[in-house]
Amino acid sequence: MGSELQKGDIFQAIADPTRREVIRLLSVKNQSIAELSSHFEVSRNAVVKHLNVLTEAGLVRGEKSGREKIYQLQPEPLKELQEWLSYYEKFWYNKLTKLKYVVENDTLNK
Amino acid sequence: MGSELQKGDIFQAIADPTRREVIRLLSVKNQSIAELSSHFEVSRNAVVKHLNVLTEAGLVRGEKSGREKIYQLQPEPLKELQEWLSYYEKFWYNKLTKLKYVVENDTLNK
DNA sequence: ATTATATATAACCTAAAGGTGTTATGTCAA
DNA sequence: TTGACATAACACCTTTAGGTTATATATAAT
Repeated sequence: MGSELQKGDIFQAIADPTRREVIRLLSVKNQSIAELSSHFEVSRNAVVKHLNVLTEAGLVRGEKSGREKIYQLQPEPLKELQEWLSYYEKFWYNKLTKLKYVVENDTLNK
Repeated sequence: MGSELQKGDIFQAIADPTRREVIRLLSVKNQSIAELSSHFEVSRNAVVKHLNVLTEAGLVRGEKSGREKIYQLQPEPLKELQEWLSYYEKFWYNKLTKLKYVVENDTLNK
């Protein structure tokens, strides 16, 4: 049993390949549910569920327009991901940089 | 039923908060399974399972040393994440940059 | 008014994720 | 060589993620 179920977590949201594809599609152009669904093999309802997950993570926003609901990308939450990543960049920059980091911070243990 | 079950996927690997904490701990210093486990509430077996997932994603590497198994961070796969992210950076850089991008690429549709 | 279209809502199914406990097996220390 | 320690290997459990189908509601078009 997971201690804390984190709804709306960005890491969770982008974990699914279908959701990443939704994000990509919306980065190209705003689309209705129907139009989005046309790009996938899975059912429209499945796509809607993914859209709900993305909405809870703040990554997309749907706006009703007549009988359609148009979704648009909301990229801000990705900043959190970038911040998380930035901490690790120093490790792979290149071997020299890494060595420098290790020496400076005495991270070579045991 | 997901069409392609992607084992070893990096996005999947970092989706779990416990695994992210393992990554962080290993970024500070290499540790045995026992030492790693001491930082979590969950059982040692649970931690081992997370380590297996991380190993399959190429994010950590465990080396036997006597009766212990010492794990170390293997940050290279995070590059894939950064590449994925870099595509979206243009969207949030700042509103002016975003506007510039939209104008240049005619991404304002409908 | 009637029909077609787009989305919403709900019930349900299955596999996998994350967790547990128990029992080997290998290694170090007395 | 015996006991303690670290990990490995299993078997098992429960919840949730991702998917389905069916039915209802709202809007658009004829």
